[in-house]
Formats: sequence, C-alpha cells, structure tokens
Amino acid sequence: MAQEEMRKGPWAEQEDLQLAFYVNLFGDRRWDFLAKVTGLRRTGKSCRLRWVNYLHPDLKLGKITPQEGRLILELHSKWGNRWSRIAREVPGRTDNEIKNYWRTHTRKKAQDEKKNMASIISPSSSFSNTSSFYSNSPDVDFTPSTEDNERNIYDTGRFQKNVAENMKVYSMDEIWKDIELSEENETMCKPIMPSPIWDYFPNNLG
DNA sequence: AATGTCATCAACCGCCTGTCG
DNA sequence: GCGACAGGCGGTTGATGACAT
Repeated sequence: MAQEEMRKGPWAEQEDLQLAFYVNLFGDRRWDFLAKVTGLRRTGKSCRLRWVNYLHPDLKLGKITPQEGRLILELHSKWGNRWSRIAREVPGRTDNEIKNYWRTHTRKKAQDEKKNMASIISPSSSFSNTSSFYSNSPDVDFTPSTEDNERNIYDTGRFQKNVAENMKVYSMDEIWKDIELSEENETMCKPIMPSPIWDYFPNNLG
C-alpha cells in the first residue's frame, strides 16, 4: 500500500516556484515526469493545469476586458463551448478563464432577463416550455438526446439550432452593449500584470 | 458588527483523443 | 489492429472575498 498520498487544493508559492523551475529546465511536456522530479506530491495533471492556468509566462493577469469579452462572445457564437479553441484566439487567456467568464456573464444576463420578464409579464402568463426559456444559461440542461449524445453536440450548427429553437436569442449587439455598459467602468483600469513567478525566472522557456 | 447571499476563480474529475510500442 | 499511457478538454465544485441586509 503506502502509495504516497497526493496533495490537493491550492498551490503554495513554494510549489509554484519549484514547478516553474523544473518546467524551465525540462520543458512543458511529460507532466508525470515533471511531477516526480519536482518532488511535489501533485499529479502530472495537476501540475499541467497549474502551469497552463497560472504560471505560464504568456498569461495576462487581471480581468477580461470588454474587448476580450466581445471577442469571446463572438467566438462562442461560432464554436459553442469549445473553450480551448476560443482560448487560442484570445491571447494570454486560458480556456478556464474564458469558461468562467462565459458562465458568469450568461448567468448574469439570464438573471437580468428573468427580472425584466417578470416585471413585464404577469405571473399568470403560461410558459408551456419554461424549462427551456433560459436555455442560454449554462445552468440549464441541454441534455442531449441519445442521438445527440456525442461530443459534437455543441458544434456550431447544431448548438445554434438548439439555442434558436429553445430560447430567446440575444443579438450580438445586445450582448456587447450590455457587457460594455457593465464593465467599462470597473475593468478597464486594472493594469495587466505579468505572472509574478517570472520575476524569478526571467529567461523563460523561449 | 454579524450574518447571509452572490460572484468569481482555482482546482479537480472523468472522459476522450492521440501516440507509441 | 489493439492496448496502454499521457495529455487535453469540458463540466463541475468548493473556497474565498465582496456586497447587501
């Protein structure tokens, strides 16, 4: 037995330093190997994730700007939930960030809309299909039929068809305007910082 | 000041895919 | 062709901080 127990949870600064050092040394491949040589009791997957989402020198820190948000929405309308695909088009942002951003904003949007509708439509109005009314919210079940039970459920055409069939669709203009209004003030301003870890390793992977 | 609620984000999990022997 | 393995991806969860009551 006695297989050494893996650490989970938040990363300590020391772990970051160690990981960054060894990635610098060996490159960002062979994560299981890296996990071993670093001596961190982390899985290779965990190391990779930490690197990709936090330590990578090309990452932008700070909030997603309205411009980036706009791009994300545009790309999402093309590709659906292909987060890594979208991330490739948004420099310095990870799939995880983009995913979180999308969730947050679609939820917010859905809630706002819900409020608006509640104030406009009397409670007695019947929604024969209430379960899908807010289907643009990620919380809403898009459970595929057996026929849909495959990865390409979110492929552009089908995804958008689903969306169009099941819900009120916001135009891109509406969404962009909304985002700009809500974010322009708060976000623009945060400076985009480089990953602090690279203070320690200025000559990074290259 | 204390408590509750909500938003955000880091990290994990499980499945899928690609590669190699 | 096939099985094993590593890496990648998308979905989900839990911790934390901010804000409201």
